Amino acid sequence: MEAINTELATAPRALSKQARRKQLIEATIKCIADKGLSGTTMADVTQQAGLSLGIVNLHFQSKEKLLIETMRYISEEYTSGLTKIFNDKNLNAEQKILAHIHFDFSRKITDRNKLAVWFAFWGETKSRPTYLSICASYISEIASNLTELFALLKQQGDYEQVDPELVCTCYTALSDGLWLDLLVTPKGLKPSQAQDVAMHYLSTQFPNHFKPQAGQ
Amino acid sequence: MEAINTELATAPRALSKQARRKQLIEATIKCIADKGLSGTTMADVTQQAGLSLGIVNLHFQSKEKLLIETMRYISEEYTSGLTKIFNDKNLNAEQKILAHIHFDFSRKITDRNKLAVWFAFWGETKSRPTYLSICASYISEIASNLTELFALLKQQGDYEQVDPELVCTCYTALSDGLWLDLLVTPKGLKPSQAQDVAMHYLSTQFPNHFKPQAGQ
DNA sequence: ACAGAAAATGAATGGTTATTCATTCAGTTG
DNA sequence: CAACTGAATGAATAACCATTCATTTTCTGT
Repeated sequence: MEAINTELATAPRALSKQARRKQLIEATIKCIADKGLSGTTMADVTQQAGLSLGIVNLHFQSKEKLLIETMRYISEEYTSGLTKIFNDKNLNAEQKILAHIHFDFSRKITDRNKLAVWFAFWGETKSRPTYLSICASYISEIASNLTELFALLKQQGDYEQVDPELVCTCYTALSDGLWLDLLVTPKGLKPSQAQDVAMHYLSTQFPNHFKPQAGQ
Repeated sequence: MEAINTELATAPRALSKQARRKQLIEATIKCIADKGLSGTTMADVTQQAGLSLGIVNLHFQSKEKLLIETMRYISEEYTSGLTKIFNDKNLNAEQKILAHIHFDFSRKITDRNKLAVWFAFWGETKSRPTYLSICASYISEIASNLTELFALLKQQGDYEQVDPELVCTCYTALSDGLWLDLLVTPKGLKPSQAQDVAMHYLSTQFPNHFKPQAGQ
């Protein structure tokens, strides 16, 4: 019962506001993945973070705001990763598309905890317009960037019949669908196989640039 | 205050058990679409159905069971529609695939209320294995039927390089992703356009059988 | 070392909601 | 028409959960 300096028990009191918020958001992601959006309580989140019950209201005012910030956190992680690729001066169009697809199926993005959060929120967009408005801004941003890349490839290669906008819509939907597959049937597709499926589609549109993966 | 025979107020007391359950399930679908899975209460559902508070527990024992039956209802509507197509002796492989795609983007299936329910449940599959087990049974059933159809087409046409299993995975994911698009950005894609996108993909695999839609 | 500021705690509060069940009501049978 | 059956009702109950805030703990500057 003496004052023992237990390594981890010296609670990180001196964490910056920013760091504590991040800690709580990451606990929220874990809880949503484990218990669903409807099953996640304040007690769950704070316990997961190893902190006390009142801490969320201290840092986020309300549960609703915590959820919105969680969605924003995940959205921004995704968008900022892609923006970095789009703006990279050292990559040409073909390399950017490859980097995009690689990013879409990277470990960081296909983490099942995060996928569970994406779909939990998407399942509620119809009833909660706030969630939708967070997505809406980046969806069109990404789409226009990606469409432009496909248009560049069309110019370069011998792709008379390719419609860049259609390819963008199709690739985006395919990618969303593959994520759902990774979330719902984890015993089925592996992330690397999902990436192969996406590559397979791109190779149908730009056969001179992309080859389908070895297969099997 | 007399006993007036108000047309609709003569509550349908004499409905069969089956019919009452269906009525409650359909009210649940509407509520999940309007208020989200987490925001749907027993009071909401019974009010939506125009019945009294206790009725759900009478017919389903608990809210959880009502939700499970709702998911099963939607799953079965989808699977039974497809099974009818797969088993139709009057259709050849090409026609069955066309009927499949047409069904996938029909008004009945792309009803935003039902799409909201699909994604609400998918968002919770990781935390609620029961939801997953309901899906799992039909997912593999449909996939094997669809793969077989693609294999038949491959035999018929000059499609040496086509991998039926890959095409099935890709088509299924694409279709899921397009549904998400229809749910989340209703101002964007229309169901008929979503169908065109799906056709566009199939035409890349089986150009002798399917032509992409007129476009624009 | 000390005072003041800031961060964190968690028991208490109040609102919400699933579930129960005694009662009411409609339909049926003899 | 009277007695019976089972469906339906909704007030009451009990559990749950977000939020509050008085108190405690830690940090910072002097």
